[in-house]
Amino acid sequence: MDAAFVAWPDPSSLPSAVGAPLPKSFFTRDTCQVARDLLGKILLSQAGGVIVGGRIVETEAYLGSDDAGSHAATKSLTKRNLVMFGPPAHAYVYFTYGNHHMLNVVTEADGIAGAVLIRAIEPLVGIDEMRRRRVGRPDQDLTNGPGKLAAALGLNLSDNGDRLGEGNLAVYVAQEVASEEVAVSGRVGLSAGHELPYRYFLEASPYVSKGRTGPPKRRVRRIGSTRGGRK
DNA sequence: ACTACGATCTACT
DNA sequence: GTAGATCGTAGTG
Repeated sequence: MDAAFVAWPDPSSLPSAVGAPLPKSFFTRDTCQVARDLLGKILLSQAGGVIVGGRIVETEAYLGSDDAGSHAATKSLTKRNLVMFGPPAHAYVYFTYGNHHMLNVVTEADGIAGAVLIRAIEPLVGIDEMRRRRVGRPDQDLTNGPGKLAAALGLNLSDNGDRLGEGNLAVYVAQEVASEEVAVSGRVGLSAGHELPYRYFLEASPYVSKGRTGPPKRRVRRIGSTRGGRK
């Protein structure tokens, strides 16, 4: 629909590098295009009552049924991937590996699955608060990975499904990045679909994650595990 | 009800 | 280089 995008937080309280909030139409596009164009934009969180965030330097596109690496690959709606099929400009937050939250932004028109995983940002706003949430880490390690990023922004499952600009999260226009600065590679950590060139990052940024692309190491099976065995 | 395993990260070797 | 953490989800029975 055409309702005006709701700005959050009050732009006058932000650094001058931060422009207007991205309109919903920005996200109602091809997922790879959105992933590319999110580079350089400003992501902010007010989770926990403090505004923190920074400049997006690394993203990954996750598509629908054609993408084996996507939560929406099965095409069936489940409780988890429901948000990916919903309206654009919403946050898709999920939990994995027993430890980490992941932040995605939903793309494509309502009913079409798509999301962009935000993998890394360059810290700009509320750095002290992010240091508090990531005790003992050098600034370079505050947000250079999706799990670290979600921790530094104070995100959890309660942020899942929130419309950008209405919950704890918002994304803002900033200085455009030149195409020469952008590199593309396979996605990180996938057992399927890792060969697709859906990872976008600013090659020169020291805040990009150290994640390797390509197939993950063969995961050792839990043979003979007593997990759930004896009582 | 039960179980395998994951869009990761850290700490050790 | 790799094992372990630790819990939500999905697939199966």
